[in-house]
Amino acid sequence: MRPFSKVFERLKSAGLRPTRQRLALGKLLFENGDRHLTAEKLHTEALNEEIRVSLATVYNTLHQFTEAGLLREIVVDSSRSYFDTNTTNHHHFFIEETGDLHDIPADQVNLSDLPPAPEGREIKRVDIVVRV
Amino acid sequence: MRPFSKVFERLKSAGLRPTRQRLALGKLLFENGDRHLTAEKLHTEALNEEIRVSLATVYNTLHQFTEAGLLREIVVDSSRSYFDTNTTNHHHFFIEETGDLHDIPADQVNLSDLPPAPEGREIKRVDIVVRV
DNA sequence: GTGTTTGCAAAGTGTTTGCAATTTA
DNA sequence: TAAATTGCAAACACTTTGCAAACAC
Repeated sequence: MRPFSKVFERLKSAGLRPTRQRLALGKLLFENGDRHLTAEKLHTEALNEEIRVSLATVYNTLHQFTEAGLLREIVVDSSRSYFDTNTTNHHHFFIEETGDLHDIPADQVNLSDLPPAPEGREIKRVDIVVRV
Repeated sequence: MRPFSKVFERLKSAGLRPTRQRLALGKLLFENGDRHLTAEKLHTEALNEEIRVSLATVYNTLHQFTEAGLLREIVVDSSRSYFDTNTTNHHHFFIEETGDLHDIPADQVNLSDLPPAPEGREIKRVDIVVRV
């Protein structure tokens, strides 16, 4: 494994030790364009690439990456968690039949006139899910 | 139990037999304004009102009501299902800390310029969740 | 070496299911 | 009485956790 790959640097600057598992999962996640993955899917993908990693580590890693701001968790299905490698402001098409997600760039929707947040709260995020 | 309550009629016209459990759950759901409930919360509420009903029946009932169009399922939390007694087009504030939902009437937001659905699909629903 | 990370297996949580007993029409 | 519904307990799917062994620095 090249010691100074993009992913290596990315982990270091996020304060995460670039372990074998994190590097391998990071490469799958970040070197293949924008991706939307469940833990199970990422685990399967890793095993297919001969990367030995346990499902528990995949879960831990996804959460650590999310906390570090490298991933974003998307809620579209009440029985599964999706993680999105695109952490910028954007929205989603959710294809219910297949469980696939497609990005909708924030500048392709026009949302305005949102009422103010309930007393004493502030808006953390606005998620638009278009079910198709 | 009054034989011709609103709920009784509502169940009948939805093609659901007005059993003791469905009537009792229906009253809790529909005679207290707009509500957002999880199965667990509704079950607890029922037991507090001395309504003997099993959690399995609460789940079955929520799904039957949803299929019949009396409820709508809301996805905001990847570990719990919420059911909303307001089945008209509207959106939500989600208070992450407490797990509470508040309605945002559809006419209080302005959403336009949505890109077209992916090839061969049509938009079933647009959900806006404002996390606060 | 020391503290962090990993893998495993076990436990946890919310939800669904099979089936006998009960209820409704 | 026939068909639908219920309750229970077991099964399920996904996720988290405790802890000893392995690894990174």
